[in-house]
Amino acid sequence: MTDLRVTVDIVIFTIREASLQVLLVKRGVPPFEGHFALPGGFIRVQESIEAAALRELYEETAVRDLFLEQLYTFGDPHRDPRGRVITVAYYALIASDKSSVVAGADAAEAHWFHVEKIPNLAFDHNDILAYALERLRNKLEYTTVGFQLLPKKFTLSELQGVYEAILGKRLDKRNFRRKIALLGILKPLREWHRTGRKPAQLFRFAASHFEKLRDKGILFPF
Amino acid sequence: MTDLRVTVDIVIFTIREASLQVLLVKRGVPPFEGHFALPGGFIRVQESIEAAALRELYEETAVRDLFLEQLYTFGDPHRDPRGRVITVAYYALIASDKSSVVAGADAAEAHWFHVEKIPNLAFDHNDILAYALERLRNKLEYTTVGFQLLPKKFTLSELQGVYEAILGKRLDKRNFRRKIALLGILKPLREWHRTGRKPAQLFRFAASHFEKLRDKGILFPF
DNA sequence: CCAAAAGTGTTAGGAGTACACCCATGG
DNA sequence: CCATGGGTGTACTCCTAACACTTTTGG
Repeated sequence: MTDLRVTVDIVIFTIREASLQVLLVKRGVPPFEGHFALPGGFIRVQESIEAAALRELYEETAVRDLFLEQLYTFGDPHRDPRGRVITVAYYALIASDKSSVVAGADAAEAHWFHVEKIPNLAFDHNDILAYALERLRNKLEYTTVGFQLLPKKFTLSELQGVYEAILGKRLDKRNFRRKIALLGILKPLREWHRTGRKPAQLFRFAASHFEKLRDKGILFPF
Repeated sequence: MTDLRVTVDIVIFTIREASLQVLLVKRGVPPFEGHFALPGGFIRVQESIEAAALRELYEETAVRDLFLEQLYTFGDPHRDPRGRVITVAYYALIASDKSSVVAGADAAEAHWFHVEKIPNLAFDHNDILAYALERLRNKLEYTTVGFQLLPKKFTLSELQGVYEAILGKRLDKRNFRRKIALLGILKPLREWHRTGRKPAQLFRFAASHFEKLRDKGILFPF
C-alpha cells in the first residue's frame, strides 16, 4: 500500500526558429539511462501538485512566468520498471523571448526538440507528449493560450506564425487578421518592429479577463 | 515520502425525471461522517487508475456498461484532514434506462441528486462536481457523449431532452432536428415509441467511429 | 372532440473561405 | 532599384437563428 509514488512530468513548449519545440532532458541514471525524457520529479508530501510542477519547471528552465496547465494523470502499473509510479502530467508554455534562458539552468543535459522530430523517450513519455500536443492544438482554437508563447509585444505576423507552427499548416493572412480584429482582444501600440523591410506594428494582448473565446461567442476555427 | 496515498473519485451522471442527476453516497465514518460524498476509494498498488474507477463504479452501481473519462487530479495538501491524499477524479455517464439498477447495489446510502440541488459535500467534492459539470457541458457541444445518457433506442425528443437538461436551456426543435439530421449519425428504426399521444419514431446512434464531431467538420453550437 | 407531443420549411443575417495587389523600408 | 515582408477588400457560400402550424393518437 505504501509502495505507490507520485511524480509530475511537464511538457514544456516554446516557439523557436518558427516552429514548436519541446524541452527534453537526457537521463543520467537508470532506468532509461541515456534516453531523453520529460522534465519531472517526485511530489513532496507537503506541496501541492502544481507547486511540484512549478518547482521542477523552475529548476529546469529558471523561468517563473509561464502558463501551466494540468494535462492528464498516467497510471499504468507497468509504466515505470522501478515499481508503481503514477505521474500527473502538465504542459507549460514559455514565451519565445524567454526560452533562451533555459540553457544556463540545470546541470542535466537539456535540449529543445522540434515537435516533429522527437526521439524515443523514457517511460511512456512519447504518449504524454503526443497527448499534450493534441491538447495544445485543440485549446488553440477556442482559447487564447496562443498568446502565452509570444513576448508581451508582438506583430500580427508573429502571432500568425504561432498558429501556423502549432497547427502545422499555413493560414490566410487576410482572414487571420480579420478574425483577430473581430475578437477585439489586441491593443495596437504606437510602436513598430523594424527589422524586416517594412516596419510592422506591435500589439499586446488585452483580454486576459476571458480565457475562453467561447465567452465572447466567438471561436477560432482556422 | 511514503505517507502519500491516491484515491479515485467518480462523478456519476444520469438523466432522471428530465433532469441531470449525480450519484452521491452518505459517509458512515469520519471524517465528514454523515455528509454526502462522491463515490470513490483507494487505488490498489497493482491496478491501473481506470481499473480502480471501474471497480468502485461497479461496487456502487452494479453497472458495467458505461462511459468513463478521467477528469482532473486534485492534490491540495489539505484536502483530506487525515493526511496527504491525492485523488484522480473521473466522470461517468449511465444510460437513463440503467440508472434504476443503482438502488440495489452497495450497503452505503446512495442517492441521486439533481445537479442544481447539491448539498455541502465532504472534502473538495463540490469543486470536483462543479468541474465535472463544466467538462460535460463543454464536451456535449463537440462530441457525441450525449448519446451515452440514452438507451440504445430513443426518440429525437428524448435526445433533445438530454441536451436541454445538461445545458440548462430550451432548444428550438426544428433547428435541433435539422442539425442532427445533417450529422448523419442516427439510424432511424422501423419502430415507434407509443406512450405520449402521437407515436414518436425511434433511432439509434450509429457513428461510434468518430467521437469528435470536429472530425466531421461539424460542431454543435446550440 | 380535445389535450399533448410529434413532426415539418423558410428567411434573413453573419461568419468562413478563397483570392491578388500595392506599400514601405533597408541594403 | 529591388527584394522582402507588411498591409488591405470583396464576393460567394454555408451555417445559424428565429419563427408557427398541422398531424396523430389516447382518453
